[in-house]
Amino acid sequence: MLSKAQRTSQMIIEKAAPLFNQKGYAATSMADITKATGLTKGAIYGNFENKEAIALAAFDKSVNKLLTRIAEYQQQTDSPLERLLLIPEFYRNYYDYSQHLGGCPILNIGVDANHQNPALLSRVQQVVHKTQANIVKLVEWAKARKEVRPEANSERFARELYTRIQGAVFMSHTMNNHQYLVEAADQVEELIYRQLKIKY
Amino acid sequence: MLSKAQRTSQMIIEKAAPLFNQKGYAATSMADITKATGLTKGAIYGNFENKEAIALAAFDKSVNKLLTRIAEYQQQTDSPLERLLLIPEFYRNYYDYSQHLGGCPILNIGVDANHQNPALLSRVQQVVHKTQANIVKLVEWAKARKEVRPEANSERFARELYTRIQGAVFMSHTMNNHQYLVEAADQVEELIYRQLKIKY
DNA sequence: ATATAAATATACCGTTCGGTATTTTTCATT
DNA sequence: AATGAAAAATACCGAACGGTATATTTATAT
Repeated sequence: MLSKAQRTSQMIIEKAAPLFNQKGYAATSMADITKATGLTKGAIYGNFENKEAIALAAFDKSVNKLLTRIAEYQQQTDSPLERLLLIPEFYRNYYDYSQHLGGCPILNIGVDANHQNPALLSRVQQVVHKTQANIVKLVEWAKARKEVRPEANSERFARELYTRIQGAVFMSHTMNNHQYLVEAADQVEELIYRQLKIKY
Repeated sequence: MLSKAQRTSQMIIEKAAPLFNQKGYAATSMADITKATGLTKGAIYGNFENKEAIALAAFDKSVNKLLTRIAEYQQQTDSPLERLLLIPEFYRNYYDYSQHLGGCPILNIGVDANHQNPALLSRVQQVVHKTQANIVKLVEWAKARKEVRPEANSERFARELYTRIQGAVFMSHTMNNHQYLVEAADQVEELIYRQLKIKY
């Protein structure tokens, strides 16, 4: 069982994460966090060293939620090619899903932390690298199972897939229109067929 | 000729724009702007009503620079199809070009202003709409000149082009790697051929 | 040269910032 | 119920925040 302090820390992270994600690091004040948690500054500084430690933990939490959700979603099939196809399928509804995170943490923190917070930016970069590496693994696994053409460039494919999805995430949130994500999901699905699949 | 005050206002905008673009609205302080301009707060508040007015003028200035540059770049040809092809060509070097703006204003201000500054966000949305409308115009013009298939969906094409480029802008800046933009330029070029061009 | 207005600098306002030392409350163990 | 430790609340710090009133300098027109 979690100690009281551990539970409080988790609660602080849970409430602070969407704040940092929506407003950015500088625009999120400790007063915002006390308001959101119902705690006082003393309680918060008893659980975290400083503001940045909360922001880092909050980002990790948001990303962990997101990646766990995608991983669970992919469990519905054992075929690596079908798992690849589930990625655009997941992001088709990402505009609604990401609302409770306060938007996409990769996009928002990635832009906010750039030139401002090297520690946070590094976390974002690690997540991107890890995600792209997972896509590469799926492609290579699919090659081994003869579901994907052996000459396909998996690294380049992973970059293209991720770039196109993040572009749609940015556009749909900035333009307040989920259509960008819906269309991108269709296009990425087609990309998988056109660039990877053996028979099309 | 510009009055002294007009020249000073322009100088303030010029110096403040990359600050707001890089750091975001909240993280950019008036002290930052006095430091960058060499002026005092009195001088700055003599030329602008408040901080937000500077941010709005700065965004307009950055976008105007960018759009002017692209428009000039497109003057090298009279063919609408070739002008479309010059868009990915322009963004191929955008990672380097956008450095002097403090990064891409559409991406940075779009994310920063979302849920924070409605006036700024609205400006971003207007620029995106206007840019997409220009792409639509080019496609329709190309159709009239029989350079592009008449059944092509110009609106959808404009969204896809813009989304893919902005995705690459985000990725290259976040990952500190211009490769994302280079590859996206190739892919968008191919997209134009595949989706629009009459003979491929 | 002088008067006038425009432009900039200085000094300061109240408020909010992140952070901390201290006191009070809560809770588990006996 | 008493006790001791853990957790949270209170009260406060100096610094920085956006913004302003006023003084001073600079430029322009007569």
